[in-house]
Amino acid sequence: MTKVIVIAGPTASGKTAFGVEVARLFDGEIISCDSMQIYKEMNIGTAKITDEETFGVRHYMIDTVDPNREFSVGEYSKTAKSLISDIADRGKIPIIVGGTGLYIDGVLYPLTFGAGKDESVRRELEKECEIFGKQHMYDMLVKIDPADASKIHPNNVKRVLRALEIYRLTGTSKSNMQSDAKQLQYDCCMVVLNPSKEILADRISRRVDQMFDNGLPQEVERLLSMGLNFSMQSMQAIGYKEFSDKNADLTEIKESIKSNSRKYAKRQITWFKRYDFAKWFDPTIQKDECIQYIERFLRG
RNA sequence: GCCUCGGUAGCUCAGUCGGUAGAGCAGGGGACUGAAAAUCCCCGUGUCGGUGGUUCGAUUCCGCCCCGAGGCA
Repeated sequence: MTKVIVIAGPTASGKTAFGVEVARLFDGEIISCDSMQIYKEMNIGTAKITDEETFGVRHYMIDTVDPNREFSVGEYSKTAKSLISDIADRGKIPIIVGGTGLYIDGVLYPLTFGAGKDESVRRELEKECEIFGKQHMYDMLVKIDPADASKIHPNNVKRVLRALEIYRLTGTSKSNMQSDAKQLQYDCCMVVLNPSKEILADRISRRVDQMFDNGLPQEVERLLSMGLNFSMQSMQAIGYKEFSDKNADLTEIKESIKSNSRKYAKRQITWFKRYDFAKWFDPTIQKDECIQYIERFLRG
């Protein structure tokens, strides 16, 4: 089984710099696992790595998608998996670095639902939902797949519609195809960088201040002038969507970005708890320990 | 000095015609298979400024005191 290192952690936990350090120590290459850094033109607000910061380490899946396009786990999964093979074939260590939990799942496990997204089916379902209401859509799912419906809250429209979408595309319900969903595809060593809550909040705050000093409002202006709008997937990113509030001044926007980032960090941490094989480290005091842990994995 | 209004959750405030209180925000916990930085769910005990009084019972009514805002001198 191919050996893979995964470096996860909430925003501002120091994944980027740590990933580069690990890559240099063990001759690795980095596959970014981030649903927003994948977009071109969005640099400041996504805290994308700069050329100098890479120290020559090769990075993939950053800056590769036009921000007017919709990207998805499916595409991510496919590309990332082939990159892992390529990197390993060249005798280097593939290192997945990022905070998008779903994408991590998309690489480490198979995607078993056999149905990508289908714009026309999705639009159809959205229209039906508009007319008949979310409860009606949920009731429909209950009839098709009661087991799956019981796991989704009726208010969670996106998830309800996605389940219906899968059924319409494949003729089978989700519950009928989850058999091998949890089979790890690689021999992987996963570390979660988890600084204390206070330190993380402080780092988020400083980082957002820095983004404004680096010209985040101008970056947003430029994206808008390129024809992007706030309903697009890319512009839903924290650091961008907050500018859609026309009643807010820059100070309020900044505070809102900080607040949303803190909440996001919390959601990320909740997600990472599902990986019972992952090892957690406080990067402010256990960095060396973490590196030793990775080294032992590579030797073993 | 006098008058008026306020002092209730970390913040902004609501409320109790007397039976010890609740919203928003903040915060916390959780879910998650092609939108995921998205989407969704759950969580509110706090000397109701202090102190006396009336009352079976006061955060609520009354007196006094303290603090803040405004007005009159």
